[in-house]
Amino acid sequence: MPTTAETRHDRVFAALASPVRREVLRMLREEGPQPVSSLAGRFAMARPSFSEHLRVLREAGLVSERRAGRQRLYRLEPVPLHEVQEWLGPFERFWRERLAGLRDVLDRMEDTDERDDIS
Amino acid sequence: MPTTAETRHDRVFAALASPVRREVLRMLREEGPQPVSSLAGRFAMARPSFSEHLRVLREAGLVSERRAGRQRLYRLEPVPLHEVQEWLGPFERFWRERLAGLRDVLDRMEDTDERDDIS
DNA sequence: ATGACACGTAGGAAATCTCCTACCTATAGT
DNA sequence: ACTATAGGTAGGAGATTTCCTACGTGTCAT
Repeated sequence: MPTTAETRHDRVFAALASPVRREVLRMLREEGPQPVSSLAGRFAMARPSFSEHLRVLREAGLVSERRAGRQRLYRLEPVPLHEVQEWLGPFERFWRERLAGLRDVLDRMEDTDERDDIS
Repeated sequence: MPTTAETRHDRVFAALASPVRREVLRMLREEGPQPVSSLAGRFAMARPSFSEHLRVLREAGLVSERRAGRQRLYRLEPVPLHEVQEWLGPFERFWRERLAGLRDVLDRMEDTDERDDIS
């Protein structure tokens, strides 16, 4: 059973659907590769639970692990998030139109308010 | 209990972690607002199961529903996907560097290959 | 009013997720 | 070799997800 793009998207989006895992990604982005203990420190959770979150991120390809002595350095991997952005691409034109439309409506409402204020 | 941005991201990403629901979003983007039967036709699934998927999309704010006679027109809503793109923003610079780095490595490998071919 | 249609809710089974405690493995320092 | 440290796996409880069948609600047509 090959890993289809569909399945990879499933895994990536599911991995992103947890504040803990999103925070891990943010830390790796802002502070660079880190060992598990450094990442885990921020979360009030037993270690094995945190290990499980790392496993989900690993299996989604969002992070990779490099062994260094008895530590394991986790590093952010760019490809899956880039694929998310590409998935988002076709929706961008759509929401530009809709949000522009909304902005027009709000602009007209402001105009009306101003006229109300003046009159 | 207010709905934090964190919680909204949870719901949106969880909603996107299903091929059925992503396909619904694609249909609404490409074919515009549609009644449930039109959307459900493509899926080999009992109606109530499909209704459940629509509920998940609704509660994530990804779609909205408008009643029209005995049909309900579902429409794609732009805001949550736009928020996903904004969430992705800070990662973009990061992966540009990493992917550029990878491209450099590949370029150097190709150069080496060429030299090998020539020599 | 009555039947048909569009769509939803109720409730339940099986799978999956997220947390836990207990235990295992590998490396580093003495 | 022995102990401590870093981080994982095993297994289980409770909540959630995803599907189902059965049934309810509102709207249209006759």
